[in-house]
Amino acid sequence: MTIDTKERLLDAAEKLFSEHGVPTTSLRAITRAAKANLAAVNYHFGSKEALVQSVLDRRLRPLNAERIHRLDELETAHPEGPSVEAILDALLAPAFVISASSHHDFVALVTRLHFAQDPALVDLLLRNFDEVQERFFAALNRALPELGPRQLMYRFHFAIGAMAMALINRDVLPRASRGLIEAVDDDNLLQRLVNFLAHGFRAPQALAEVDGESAR
Amino acid sequence: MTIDTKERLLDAAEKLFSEHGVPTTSLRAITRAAKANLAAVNYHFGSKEALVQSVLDRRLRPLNAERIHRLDELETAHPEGPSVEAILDALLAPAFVISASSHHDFVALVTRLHFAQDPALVDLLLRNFDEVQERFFAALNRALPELGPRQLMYRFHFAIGAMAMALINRDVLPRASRGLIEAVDDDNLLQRLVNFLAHGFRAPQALAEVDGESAR
DNA sequence: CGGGGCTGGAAACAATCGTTTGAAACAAGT
DNA sequence: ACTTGTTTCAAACGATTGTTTCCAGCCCCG
Repeated sequence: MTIDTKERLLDAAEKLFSEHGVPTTSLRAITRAAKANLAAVNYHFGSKEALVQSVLDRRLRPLNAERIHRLDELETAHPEGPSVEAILDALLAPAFVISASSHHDFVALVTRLHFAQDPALVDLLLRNFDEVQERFFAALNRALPELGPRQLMYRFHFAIGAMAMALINRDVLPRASRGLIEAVDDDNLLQRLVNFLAHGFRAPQALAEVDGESAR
Repeated sequence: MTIDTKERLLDAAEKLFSEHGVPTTSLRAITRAAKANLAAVNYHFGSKEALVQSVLDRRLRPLNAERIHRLDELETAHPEGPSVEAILDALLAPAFVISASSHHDFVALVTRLHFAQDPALVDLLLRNFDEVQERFFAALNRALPELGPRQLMYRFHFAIGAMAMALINRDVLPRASRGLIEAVDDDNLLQRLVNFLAHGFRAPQALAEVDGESAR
């Protein structure tokens, strides 16, 4: 083993967390998989929760950096404001790239954490996502000024939910579609999703919605 | 306590499961909340997993029955085939009705289970959803024949994801929107979601998608 | 050569988990 | 009133959890 224990622990934890969930994977399973001692986790990270944070940080930081980088490039290339499709692609594509790489476990982990019950985990996730959300929300607001911030915020979260589902579709779709979709091509899936969401974002406001929007 | 122990256990379990997650809530916490003895769960249900199944069945059965009932009425009222909006409303509205009722906890529980890691739980959920999916998939396929079954299946799952996110928005949105959305009006939320999704479903296929669709 | 700081390892810590046991308490039927 | 079947109870089961302790090994610097 040329890599050191700390990284082996992170790799094993990432794998096991995403396969079986955070609360149900024991430190013993992690250290066994990492060929390390049981005490190694508490020695290197301090606690199990700190290990979870490290696992997330390691990949979430470059992922979100890539998202913002793509948006930056987009906005300098189109000073008048990029299209909805381009913005969504900048937001979603980096996640699909990671998903297609060997760390496809990790995306499932983060996706599930979006819906986790533990407030500490959700907060950790949201804190990591704050800057990304602000930037992309502003970009979408510029591309769709007729919607208003509240309507846009709702649709933004619908989109996050659809993305989350798409990212674990690889696991669920073959079973849920009863064989209609046997293998998922990531590039194709991303384009389908972006296309679907872009048309949702551009939907004109229904009557009942406008009421809710103007109220207050 | 006029209601019997079995129901008190179901109520307490539903509440605690959705607040803290299935694996992290102990039988001791459940029986304590239900003012029952620790052994009561294993006596009435046999095991913890059987308790989970009972908790889900109790509300999932009438929920899905209502969905199918609405679709039935819709299809007899519009023999030529109901609109995409109407179909989506029949699928989503019952979930929002339950969410608006006192059983909001339960919806959050099911939503999170959609993304659970435990294959047994996911399978239990999908088994409960099979008939609903088949009926609504067929209805949508009739309303959008130009899409083809594969494209429709993808979009169907995107929609499920967006619905899942919308259903737990009540918990997450105030925090995630940084105060922009302080309280969520369920009726309004449902209409926003249906409108968003309907336009997504009607999106024309992008070039890259058609390739993937025609291939094979 | 020899100590001091970092890393690894075996064992034990207290706490909690789901489940089981055996007897007490209750209800209802004959 | 006595028996039968169902429900509740306190207590304990073995297993597993996250964490801590203590010691052996290591490398590096003095």
